[in-house]
Amino acid sequence: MRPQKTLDKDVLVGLTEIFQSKGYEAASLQDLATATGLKKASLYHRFPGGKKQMAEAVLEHLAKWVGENVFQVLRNSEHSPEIRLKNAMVQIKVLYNDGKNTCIFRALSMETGINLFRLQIEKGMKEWLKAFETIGEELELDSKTAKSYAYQSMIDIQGSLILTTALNNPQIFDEALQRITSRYLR
Amino acid sequence: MRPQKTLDKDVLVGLTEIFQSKGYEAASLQDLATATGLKKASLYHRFPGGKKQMAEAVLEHLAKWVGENVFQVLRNSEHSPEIRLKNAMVQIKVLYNDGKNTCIFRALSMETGINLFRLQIEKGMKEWLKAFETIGEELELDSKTAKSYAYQSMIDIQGSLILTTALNNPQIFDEALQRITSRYLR
DNA sequence: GTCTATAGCTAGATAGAC
DNA sequence: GTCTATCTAGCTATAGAC
Repeated sequence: MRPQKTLDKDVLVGLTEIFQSKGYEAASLQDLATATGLKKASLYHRFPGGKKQMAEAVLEHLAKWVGENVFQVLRNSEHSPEIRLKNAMVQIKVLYNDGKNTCIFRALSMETGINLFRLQIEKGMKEWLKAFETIGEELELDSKTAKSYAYQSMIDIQGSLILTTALNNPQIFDEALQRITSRYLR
Repeated sequence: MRPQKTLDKDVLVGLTEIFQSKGYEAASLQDLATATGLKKASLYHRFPGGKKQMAEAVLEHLAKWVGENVFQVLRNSEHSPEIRLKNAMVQIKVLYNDGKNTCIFRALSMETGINLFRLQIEKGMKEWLKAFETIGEELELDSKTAKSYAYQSMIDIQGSLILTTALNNPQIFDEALQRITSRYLR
């Protein structure tokens, strides 16, 4: 059937890299082919829906990674909420490569992207908010505060990623993650 | 010499609209022509440096607007620092159209844009930080706190603009501006 | 200073050999 | 399943009439 399941993952990694760094419209099929090591026609064989389907696959792939490596960590009942929060922060650092990667929601939410992927982006963002809200409640915050902290956490992540890029200073991202943790644990 | 100085501003408004919403690479000359009401060749007459020069003009135009309508307001010695901060926040709401516009730094800081405009973006971001830092000091914050609040303010603005787009909810931007003000004035 | 027309190239996408 | 070759449409940019 499919001779190389391993390659499937490598292809997704290449696609992710391009869409994350360039956004949707600016990512050319040539860029995507080079990054994956496949020729354009081969990409179309795997993704008959073209560039749009490739971006959707990237969104799914990252949603799966975040589900397993962030949300799952936040829910892991073997540890206290404090430990779970800290562990999740480590994973978030990995996800964004210490602040050197941009968020896929940001990359795909310029004009054309937001029109194509509005539902996925909105759904994904709400899952992040819900995950932070839940850990907040488990840390004994009242529900209004838990909601507010969840929004502030996502704003800190997204905003610090922008500043990190603009000022070429990953320390900003690091400090933002620290601030999020401190807010919950003080 | 130049028969229509008024039009110059309209052209900049059109260019700004496109680069803000689509970013650099995804903004086509056709988009820019349509938005300005000029034909492509006419745009090249005004901007012999092509698309790059058009984006630079947008960055300068917005830097000028921000200088006059945000930074100047923050420095206006006729009012108390508290009033100046509140007035500046109103202007920031105007700049980002109540959260419905994206920031030009964000729009131009994806892959190709950041390579072309790194200096302008970094300079602009530092000016914003400096302006917030100064008003913080005038509000009697110690210099370390003033610096920290400046970063948090910019992170709140940038992050809340991302969430506002992703969730299609301008209230998030409004609340972020409110949070910035409250942090300084509590 | 603005336009029409067009050059030269790259875009996304497809056909068909292997 | 991957490739070379190719289609059409769109891209940035320029030439030259008015």
